[in-house]
Amino acid sequence: MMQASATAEQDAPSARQQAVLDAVLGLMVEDGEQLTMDAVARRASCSKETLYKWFGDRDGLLTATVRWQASRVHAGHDAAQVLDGATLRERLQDFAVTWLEVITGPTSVALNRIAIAHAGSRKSNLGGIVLANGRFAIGERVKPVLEAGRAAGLLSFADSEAAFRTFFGLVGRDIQIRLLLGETLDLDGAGIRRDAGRAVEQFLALYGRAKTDPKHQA
Amino acid sequence: MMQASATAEQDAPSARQQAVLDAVLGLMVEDGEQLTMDAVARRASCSKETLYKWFGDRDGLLTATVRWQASRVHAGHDAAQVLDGATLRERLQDFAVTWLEVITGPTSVALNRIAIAHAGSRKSNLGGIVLANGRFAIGERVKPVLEAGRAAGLLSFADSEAAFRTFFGLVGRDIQIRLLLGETLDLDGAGIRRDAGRAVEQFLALYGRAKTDPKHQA
DNA sequence: CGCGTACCGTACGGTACGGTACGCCATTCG
DNA sequence: CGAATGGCGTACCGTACCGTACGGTACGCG
Repeated sequence: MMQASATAEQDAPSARQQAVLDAVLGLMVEDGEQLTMDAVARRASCSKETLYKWFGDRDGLLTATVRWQASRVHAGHDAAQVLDGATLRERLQDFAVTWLEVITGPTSVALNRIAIAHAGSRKSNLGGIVLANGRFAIGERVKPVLEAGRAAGLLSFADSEAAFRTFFGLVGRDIQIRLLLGETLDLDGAGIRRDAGRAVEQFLALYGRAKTDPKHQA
Repeated sequence: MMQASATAEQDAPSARQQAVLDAVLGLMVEDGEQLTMDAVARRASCSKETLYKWFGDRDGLLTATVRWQASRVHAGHDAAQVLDGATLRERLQDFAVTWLEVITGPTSVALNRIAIAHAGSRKSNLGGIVLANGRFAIGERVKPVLEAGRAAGLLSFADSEAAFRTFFGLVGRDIQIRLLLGETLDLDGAGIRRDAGRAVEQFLALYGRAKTDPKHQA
């Protein structure tokens, strides 16, 4: 026994379980309402009893879904410790584009809606999980880049956390809250790249030191 | 007949109705869950029948509540059309402080949670109302100031909407999403003023033209 | 073959909640 | 003073949905 719960600990869910979680994500995106256990079972072609055996209860299912989605977002190259101005700009641009793509994606919007709705009550902090895998995860990946930029004499700041938060604000602006509140603003890839480029230039204008060479720009 | 609905149109709610709406706000803040019609009736010491007579249905009650809260936020001086650097900075600082106070307030957090949760489904766009009275209302009040600053030669930008969105991002950064997702970060008045000041300085560094005189700063 | 296991489909119980109906009191007006 | 109106409290109905129970099927294993 004790084969239950992709909830209890982070035993990676089996393929079948992943299919169930994808069904949950699909339902979330299609219609945030009627995210009912019956609907999930129907969509995933499994029985409710199985859902309860695997995930414990509704919150367990939602938590597992959030974790599952989070696990597939984390991809991305890591530290190139020597930076020149061009690569710094490029790295920041990459982060900005990735972040904008994530938060404008329908899955992210649906998931954040669920997590925010549940953040009001106690129990099962989906909000904490989303924050840890979203805002804070990107922060932990960006800050080393900023610090490398500072070490290379390209950036100037005292607190990397504060610098990152400014970067975050310049990139996201009002986009996420507008999407969460139901506005349908469609950013295509080109628009995202343009937005990201503007944010990076503004960030470098604020924190850049001398030679950041604002040339290649779309 | 036809005496219903502070919902249908924006006939200002009566004093008693305002008390009911305040009860709704209180429940929202205390516990986002159990925002049930029974709870509202109990809290407001009125009968459910009265609630339905006045507001039609649950969505009507929520909509009226959102409007009610929005109506008490709109205060604030308007245009002083001649600007020097100091007053421009001061005006922007005021906007930033006001905005931060609003979004960090428990009422705003609770209200945005409700609106976001409902934005997933169709019908009754609380999200639209919140956006119109929040993000867009502040935008319509800031943009004239920016344009006046440009007319006075203090600022330089092509698109006032784009400039405002940058300002919005510099002020809000990650604060709203973190609060919505359940993090409890407490900003006191001093912290808000400091944050607002930093945002204003950054904005002026990006869009200011020559003589903006960054002197008085906390 | 017989048994256990895992799972699907579905039916069922319990409950919470939106919305309605009704009895009663208080105030107001003819 | 009698009638009407407005609103409070409460009982009630229907439904949606969480969680569970149960029958049926496929598969592996002794």
